[in-house]
Amino acid sequence: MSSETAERTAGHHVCGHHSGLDCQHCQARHLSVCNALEPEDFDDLNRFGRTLNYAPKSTLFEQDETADNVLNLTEGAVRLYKLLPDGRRQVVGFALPGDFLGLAMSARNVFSADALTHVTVCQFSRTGFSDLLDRKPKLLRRLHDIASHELSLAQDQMVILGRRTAEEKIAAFLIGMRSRWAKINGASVHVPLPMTRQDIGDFLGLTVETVSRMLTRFAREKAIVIVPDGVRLLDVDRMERLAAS
Amino acid sequence: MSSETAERTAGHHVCGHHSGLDCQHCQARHLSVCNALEPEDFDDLNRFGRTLNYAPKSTLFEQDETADNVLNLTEGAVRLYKLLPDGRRQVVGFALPGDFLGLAMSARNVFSADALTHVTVCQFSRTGFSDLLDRKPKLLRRLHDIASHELSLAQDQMVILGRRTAEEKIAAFLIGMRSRWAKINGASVHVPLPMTRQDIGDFLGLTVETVSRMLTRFAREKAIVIVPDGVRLLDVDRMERLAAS
DNA sequence: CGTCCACTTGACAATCGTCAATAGCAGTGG
DNA sequence: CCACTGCTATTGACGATTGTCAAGTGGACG
Repeated sequence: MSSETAERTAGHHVCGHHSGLDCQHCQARHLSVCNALEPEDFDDLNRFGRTLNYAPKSTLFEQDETADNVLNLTEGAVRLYKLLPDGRRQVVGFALPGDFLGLAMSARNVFSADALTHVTVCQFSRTGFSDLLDRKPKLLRRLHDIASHELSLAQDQMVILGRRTAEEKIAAFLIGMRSRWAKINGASVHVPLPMTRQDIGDFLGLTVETVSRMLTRFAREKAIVIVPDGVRLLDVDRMERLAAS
Repeated sequence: MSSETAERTAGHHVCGHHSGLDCQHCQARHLSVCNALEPEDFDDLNRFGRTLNYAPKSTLFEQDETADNVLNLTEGAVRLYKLLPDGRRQVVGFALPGDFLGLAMSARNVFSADALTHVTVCQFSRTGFSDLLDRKPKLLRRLHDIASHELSLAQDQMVILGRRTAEEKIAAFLIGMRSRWAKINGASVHVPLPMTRQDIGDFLGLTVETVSRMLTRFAREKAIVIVPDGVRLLDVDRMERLAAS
């Protein structure tokens, strides 16, 4: 592991980095865009990207800032959110290892992102990456498939936000997080929740209080157990029925 | 105009078609994916796609059906929606001329689509189109940019669904439709609304009644005028303030 | 002219939000 | 070591926005 580990908790920038990557040994490779590349192409990426570390609560980038870089998350969890002028907040997603940040490829960030845990990313200049896409159609194709899939997930989230009750929203959220962690760590009834109740509420269009109430209700009814930094699913069937698309 | 106009209102299939397109004279070309192609590439498309017409209320395709085709809308308006097992419905979008249907490129449709007005589309086989993408990186790049933009819009819709009041939702919807029509017909205070109040409600996570009440309230307060098949915006400023970011 | 829908409007209900108090927990520094 | 601070989570009482139910209007079309 050749990346430095020094970090800053304040500010919103670099927290230890070195030039160059080590894609061959990347834990998150099979989950990432990079998977589209041939071994020989990795040299390109290795030279042109860099590894960065972020401390919990630090900012990766902010909405409306000029978007100089795109990122690929290799470790940790990130909260992606939009703010309304009056301070209301909508979390549009949580990024986990393997997730690509910067799909919009727009000149300015369309949302803010900050670290929920310690986070490691591969960073590439946006314009450089865009050029790379034009040279490597396979990479572009992979990125497009990822974007299409994200779009589909966003539409699922619309259903959750627009047409589901608080109870169903929480169930759908837990089932969703479970299946995302399954791709990373393998299936388990233990669902890590690195985000706060407030974050969950802002993701589901609920208040903290409602999130808390629903979770304690599920716990009281023995559908889940609340554990430090997550939940354990006892009645997966019930949760899946509530979440049922 | 060489496409036939015979239509069926029932069923969910073809309603008059002929093989081959006429991309050069397509009204919606500058709005569409196809814009990425060189003149000589159009021959490919012309041979390989076909024009279809659909009557109002007819079905273009249904959720979970095998997705044999992708479509590019050239005329009319289409409602895209997902159904929950118990009949609740979430409209995930309204397609207008220039819009591409089938971004997900998945084997099965992720939502249903039906015509709100008379509709004309260019149809391509999904696998054929997918192959074409691999042969024409420029087309792929354009499609990716469209998908990325759609993703960004979907995230905006999440904010509307999760964190806005009924009043703000309606305002945001009207302003949004206005700017979409502007790209097609040029800017105007007249906003055509080919969908029902129920559709608007299912798009915004509201009931018909709430939609109706908000629209009549805006009308009573002289912010809009309700006209057949749409509204006319009187107080654009107020609407934009309510819809703000 | 009558039927069918979409739309509107009103009365009432309920889910979920607001406000407030308290508990729990981690980190900090005397 | 422990009090102090600040943040997150929980819980309760109350309120309001929005949904539900019901009735009625009006326009389109056969």
